[in-house]
Amino acid sequence: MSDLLANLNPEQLAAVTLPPQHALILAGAGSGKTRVLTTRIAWLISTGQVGPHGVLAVTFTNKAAKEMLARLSAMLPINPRGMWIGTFHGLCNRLLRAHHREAGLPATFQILDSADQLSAIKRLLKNLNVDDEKYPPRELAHFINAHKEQGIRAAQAEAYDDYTRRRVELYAEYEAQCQREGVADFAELLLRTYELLCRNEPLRRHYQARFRHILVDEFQDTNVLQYKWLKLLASYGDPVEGGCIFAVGDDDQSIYAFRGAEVGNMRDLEREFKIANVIRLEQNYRSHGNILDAANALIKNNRGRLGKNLWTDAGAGEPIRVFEGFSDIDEARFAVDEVRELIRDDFPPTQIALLYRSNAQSRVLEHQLFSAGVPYRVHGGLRFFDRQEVKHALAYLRLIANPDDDTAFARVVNFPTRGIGSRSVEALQEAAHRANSSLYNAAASLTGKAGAAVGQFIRLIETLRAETTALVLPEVIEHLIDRSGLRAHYLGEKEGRERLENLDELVSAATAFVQEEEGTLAHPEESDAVASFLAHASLEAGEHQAGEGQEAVQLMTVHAAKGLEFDAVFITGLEQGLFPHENSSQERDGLEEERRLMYVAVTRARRRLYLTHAQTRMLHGQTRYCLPSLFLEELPEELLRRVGATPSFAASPTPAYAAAPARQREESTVGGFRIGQSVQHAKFGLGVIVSAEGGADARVQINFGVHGMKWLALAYAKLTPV
DNA sequence: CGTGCGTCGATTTTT
DNA sequence: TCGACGCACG
Repeated sequence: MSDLLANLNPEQLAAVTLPPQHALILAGAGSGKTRVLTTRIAWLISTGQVGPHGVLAVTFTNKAAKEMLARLSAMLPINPRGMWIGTFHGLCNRLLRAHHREAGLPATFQILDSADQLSAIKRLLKNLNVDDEKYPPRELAHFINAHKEQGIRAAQAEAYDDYTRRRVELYAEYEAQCQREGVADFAELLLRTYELLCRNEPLRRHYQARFRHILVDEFQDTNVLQYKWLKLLASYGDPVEGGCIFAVGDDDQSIYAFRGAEVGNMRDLEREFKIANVIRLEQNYRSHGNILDAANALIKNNRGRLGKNLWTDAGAGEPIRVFEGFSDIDEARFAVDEVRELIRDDFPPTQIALLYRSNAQSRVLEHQLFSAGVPYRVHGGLRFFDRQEVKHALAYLRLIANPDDDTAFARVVNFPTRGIGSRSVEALQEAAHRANSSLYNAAASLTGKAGAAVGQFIRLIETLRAETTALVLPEVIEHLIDRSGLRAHYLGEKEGRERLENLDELVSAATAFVQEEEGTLAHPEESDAVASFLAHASLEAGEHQAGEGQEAVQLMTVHAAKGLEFDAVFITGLEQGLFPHENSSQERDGLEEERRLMYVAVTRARRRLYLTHAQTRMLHGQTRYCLPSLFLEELPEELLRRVGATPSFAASPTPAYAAAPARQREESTVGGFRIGQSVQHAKFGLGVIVSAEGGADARVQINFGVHGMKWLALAYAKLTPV
């Protein structure tokens, strides 16, 4: 046990060895957060304060849960499987499988991922003859999810206008449809579990008594419902004594408000659970001093922080390099030149990251990397279980397990094509709607040619079910792929080879899954291999790309970089309107969230940090003239070193401008102003003309940086050329 | 039923 | 500019 606590700094040690009480740990970037979390669990168990049985550890991603489990296995001699460690959704799934009857769900309920949910909503709107122009399915999905994430059912939803009243009705219809089909979307997993525990006192008491220690990772990312869920399990406001909450988080790294995260939960936790001393982990083991100084200086501009200052004993290190390019291409070229230099200097390519605010920015970078022959890997994009061929195969599996799963039915009823067109499907949907039954059950009532074709499909499914009852999961999937016609279909497709490989990969994934399950036979409630594999597929979307590019430079959004670290980091596109993004100015505390995002980006770097921006950028097919990001100005100049040439538009027409086609130059001169020119405005200050319209009421669009983008009429606006 | 063209729109994303 | 999606045609 002394090993366990060795090499912990005083704050880490204090956090790990806290007596049983509610705790909030403010863990800065690179401060050993995961180590504290796992060591805390190991310490609690090895000192006999709690058995593995009494531990509940919650994370947001499967990756984080796996990492925790792996570290615990290394620390403890016991099998950490006895503990409940997982994502909110994974743990809720586990609870709902175990108590599906009490929760009002079929034993084999399916989980709808976002795409499934969207198609379920589209189907619903069609059935109810709702105009999907007026009620866009995406918007409706967001409306429903946002309510569920606040813990609000359709029956409790408030509506003060007709439009919202209708959306609440549709929310109720959606709930009914899901119930009928025996499916649950992501938010439903949480809400259903929450309601189950609220309603069912014996069950609630059971779990409250069981989980003596509830540990939460990335607490700043919790939404309203997740916090309610935690409070319920910890017996907040209950007369009974509940377990202790040990929440670890960093308000400065809260970057998911757009998907419902409530940073305010941290303060609420502190207040409601009467946490007297919040422990701060401020010693950083990742970055050199200059990088941390820059991060600290930046984040100081945010208000209402819990407060924290990162420090290191690693020394100041190199200055932060700042580069200004003429154009996005110029910027990318610089970054790639530097990347090659770094690789020559023995930086491993995987330790070099190119970060950007939005995915569209990766194109220029990729182009330059490709031209230079530098291997790279782009994070994000399609994940394994999101691939259409995989979803098709799983839809067959779902239909066999649960014929009422209309989402799965609609997906494969005519894939591969078997003569069941949209007209037949519509007829079937209508019949099902009339009979208030599933598509599968309504199939028998269809007559004529359509009826015959659909009947044949039903028989195919019945046959598949009969043929696979005696098989183990991987064999079942293999069989389905062959006999459903999927394999034949992709064999005949020119782009089909990769898809076939993915189908084979799916069989392998099932094999691995079954083996894994066998090691953990402790869960009889998960003994249905098909159901648990399907849940696994929905809850864990899998890797973006399989093991590709071992020696590749890493490209990703700043969001995707959270939690990662690299020797060298490039933060690109540091321009007003891009980073901070212009849309953020419309959002409540939008700029502060952008600043936290920048803070996350900066703190990814260990040794070297580049901040780059461009004067012009191709955006939506148009050249945009950009001002440097406000965030660059917020960094102390003494930490920075400007590298490369820094030309200015104000001085003279820049090469980028001069290189623009003559037509564009002519068009862009309006009332003595031209695009790219810097101007001064009495109220908005310094700006750059981004575009212009001539004619009688000539006006120009000006990027005023912090003050945003404005269209100003030349007849009225007082603009001074700079 | 599949293909081709035109329109529209365009942060960030995990489960 | 690029892509995704919806509708018209063969």
